[in-house]
Amino acid sequence: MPELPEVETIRLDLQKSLPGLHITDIKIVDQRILKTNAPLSFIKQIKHKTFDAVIRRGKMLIIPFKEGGFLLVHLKMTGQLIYGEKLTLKETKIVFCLSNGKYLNYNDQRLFGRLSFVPQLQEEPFLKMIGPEPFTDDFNHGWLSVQLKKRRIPIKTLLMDQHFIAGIGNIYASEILFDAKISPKKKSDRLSRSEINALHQATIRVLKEAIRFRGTSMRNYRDSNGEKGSFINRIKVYNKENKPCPVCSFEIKRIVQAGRSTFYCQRCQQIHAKTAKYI
DNA sequence: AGGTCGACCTGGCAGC
DNA sequence: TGCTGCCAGGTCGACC
Repeated sequence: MPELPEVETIRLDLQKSLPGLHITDIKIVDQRILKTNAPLSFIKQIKHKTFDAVIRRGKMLIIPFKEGGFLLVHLKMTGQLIYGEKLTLKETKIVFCLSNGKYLNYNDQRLFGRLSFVPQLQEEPFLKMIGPEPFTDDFNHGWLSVQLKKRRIPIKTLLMDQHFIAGIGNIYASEILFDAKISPKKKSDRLSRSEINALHQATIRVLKEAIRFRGTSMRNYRDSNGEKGSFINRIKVYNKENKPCPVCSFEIKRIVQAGRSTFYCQRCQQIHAKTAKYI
């Protein structure tokens, strides 16, 4: 569930706490969380190292060390990175003991998430393939027009493709398309100029608003303080099957695309809607 | 080559 | 009550 806004919320908080602290000890409760490193090697490589910053790329957190190398954290579905007092839960898989007496816990109910230490970032496959960040100049109307024309898959499926654009998952893909008044079923190469414009604006608007409200907590997402995000109260269509559309009161529909639930308003997001309303 | 789908996991919940 | 089986969704790799 953590998508760009949730990971960015965690990043902003950890950026205030972690830099300057060093790791005094590490406890690996479940080694399946380690992606490419053997447990002993992982511990040896990062013990006594000092956090330098907290960076985000798409849904991945990148934590460089002053002494060199990087801790990569991908929360996938149920991962949590909790900073604070010692609080070990059943879901706690890795514990970092810090030089100020506090702890950084990696929790993960479903064990989908992955941590790894890498000496450098250049060869990291995920970072090599990932598309542009939605808040950078690389993501602009011209680029979007060209890229959309290359693809024929439904726009909802494309929005979730990390090769295409970084950070959008199932929740925000539905919310962005609702905001842009575009049918999730519309093929990427069939979007009109005004729809591309609406999509560009909606992507930035929805993601920024979600960060402002500290993300969306459906089930498992928590920020680095263990708190839920409040954007759930501003969600318009996701997980709202059979509920009235907040704009037109028409029933919100759920369909499955590429094996994932999509939620949309059939009236506001008609395929042939000529005019998209943007604010 | 482009697109789709199952595997990886666990817990919550509906249905019987 | 308690069991079974489905569902949640990010990413990778297998398959069509």
